[in-house]
Amino acid sequence: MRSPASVPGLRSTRQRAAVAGILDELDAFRSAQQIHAALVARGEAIGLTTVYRTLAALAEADELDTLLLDDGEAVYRRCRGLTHHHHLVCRSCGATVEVDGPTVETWADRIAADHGFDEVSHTLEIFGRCATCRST
Amino acid sequence: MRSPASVPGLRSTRQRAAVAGILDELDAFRSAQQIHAALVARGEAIGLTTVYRTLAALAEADELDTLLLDDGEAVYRRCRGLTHHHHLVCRSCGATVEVDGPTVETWADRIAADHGFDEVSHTLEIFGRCATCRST
DNA sequence: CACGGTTTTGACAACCATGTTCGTTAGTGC
DNA sequence: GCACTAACGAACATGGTTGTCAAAACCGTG
Ligand SMILES: [Zn+2]
Ligand SMILES: [Zn+2]
Ligand SMILES: [Zn+2]
Ligand SMILES: [Zn+2]
Repeated sequence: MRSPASVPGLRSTRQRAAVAGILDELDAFRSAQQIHAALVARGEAIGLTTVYRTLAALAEADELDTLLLDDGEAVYRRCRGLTHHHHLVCRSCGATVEVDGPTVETWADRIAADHGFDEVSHTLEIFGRCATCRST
Repeated sequence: MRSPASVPGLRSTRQRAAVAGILDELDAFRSAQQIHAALVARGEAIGLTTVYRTLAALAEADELDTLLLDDGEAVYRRCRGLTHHHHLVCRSCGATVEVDGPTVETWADRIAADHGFDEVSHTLEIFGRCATCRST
């Protein structure tokens, strides 16, 4: 469990602590709406707008990993790994495993260089159905 | 240049021919709105809804590759390669190179299997700035 | 504590890509 | 041609996300 996110330039408020707190308890990628609903269900008084803003700020500060689902919905997760990595995500429950693919990194950069591209980045995510969801 | 897409079960209309036609001329990924605007500018009478429907149908029939941008917008391209492949895409002009990464494919499947996941799929795209855009 | 300036909040409305409706248009097979 | 039916498209609905802005909370400072 990582210490609560304290992004420089941002005050520490009850709402931001609540969002950071629930993110630390979650292992799966969750959408802003899901996080908001979970907080409200827990009795927290917090607006949806604030959740969106807080998530955006945390993602901006690299405290969160963001994933864009096929339907265009953004989901967030506080990853344990601090360096660049990728994800193996369960399509039905969102459970996530952080994975490393060292060879992919160099491969992608070389492909890009070979074709005269610079300022290279890449996205790589693996989706599937986890063992738990399969046996249900 | 591939022959015009004739998906079984779909009638051949002027509008679908127009969409298929412009896709054959384009090398870059383009959004539904961009394609619609281009057709209108060219003098074609076609509704935005029809463009959306046609693109969805073509993508469904694997005639098109779909890419989801960071901002949630979907872009389409008729790829020459018929088998599974990935893309090196210019962020500013959309110019695209189709790339193969055989080792990535097996790596992704093995990672998933190692963690007990099945029904595995993956997304992998490389983004950068092409030589043309850099020298501008 | 009272005060003033700044940040944060949140109800609400605006956005924007996409989906749906439904009356009209136009392929297709005969 | 004709009838049948898929396809069109303008208008409308949707849903996630972002912008607005007045009110509330925060933070020194006197
Ligand atoms: Zn699962
Ligand atoms: Zn990587
Ligand atoms: Zn370019
Ligand atoms: Zn692949």
